[in-house]
Amino acid sequence: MSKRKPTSTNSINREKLIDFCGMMYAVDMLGGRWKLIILYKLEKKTLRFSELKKIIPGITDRMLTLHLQELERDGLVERTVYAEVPPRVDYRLTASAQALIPIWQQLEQWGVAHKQCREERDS
Amino acid sequence: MSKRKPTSTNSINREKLIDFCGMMYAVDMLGGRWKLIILYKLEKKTLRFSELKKIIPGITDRMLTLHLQELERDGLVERTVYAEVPPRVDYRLTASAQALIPIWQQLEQWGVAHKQCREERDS
DNA sequence: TATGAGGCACACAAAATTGTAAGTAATGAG
DNA sequence: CTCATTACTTACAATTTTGTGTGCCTCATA
Repeated sequence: MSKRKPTSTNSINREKLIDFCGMMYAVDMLGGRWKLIILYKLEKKTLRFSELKKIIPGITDRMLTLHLQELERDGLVERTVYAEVPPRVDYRLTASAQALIPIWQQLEQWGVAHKQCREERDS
Repeated sequence: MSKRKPTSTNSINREKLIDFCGMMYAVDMLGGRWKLIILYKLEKKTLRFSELKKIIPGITDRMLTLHLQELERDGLVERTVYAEVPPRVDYRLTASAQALIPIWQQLEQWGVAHKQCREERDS
């Protein structure tokens, strides 16, 4: 995630593809198993680390940390640290990320609908 | 991709999450580096294997094959084989996949816009 | 003095994804 | 008979992503 060997063919290809079209770029920013969920959860309100952890079943501290760091680096979430003890840190969507709201809403809807189709077909 | 150990924590978590919300399901179907691009390229017309390969820079035979197989299995593309020699096979979007068109269009737009912001900021 | 909370960091391990190189089948052209 | 074509498949290797477990800090509370 944060450690890609920059000399690998993998990375080189990725660079090329990111230039190639906006969607590749978007996929690169939002790809991974947790990012969209994290953003989605932040849609309605600012949340603390521990709150995110609670409402995203299955995510570990490490994954949450890593993804939040990348999201911050990529300008999708804003991190605020309060000088308290025990520490308090919260996360909110940036304007860039807010522009994605309709996208993940549609995706969520599609997911629900398509999942049902599938289940009916498979039964 | 096609080989996940079904007993791994990873898989177990994934199963749970897929039930958890439609978006997780969607991410699982569309995740990976190439799927959205493939679908995107099929948006306007049916394409053959070799045509896809030509217009998706950097993709290898293997990746294209694997992803197309999964997309087919997941009901997103339809595969047609013509009994010719040399073989001809083409791929088209299913109705399910067509429902995603607006989503990837927006994603592409967002990508282009956000990429520009970034480049300006980084310069 | 011991404990706990909150938000991580770090080392290590496992698993998933992606890439590379080679080969297959059928057939028509030369 | 040899070669080119097309859509793959297979074995293997590299890279990336994800998970596990432990530890740190700082102060209020028991």
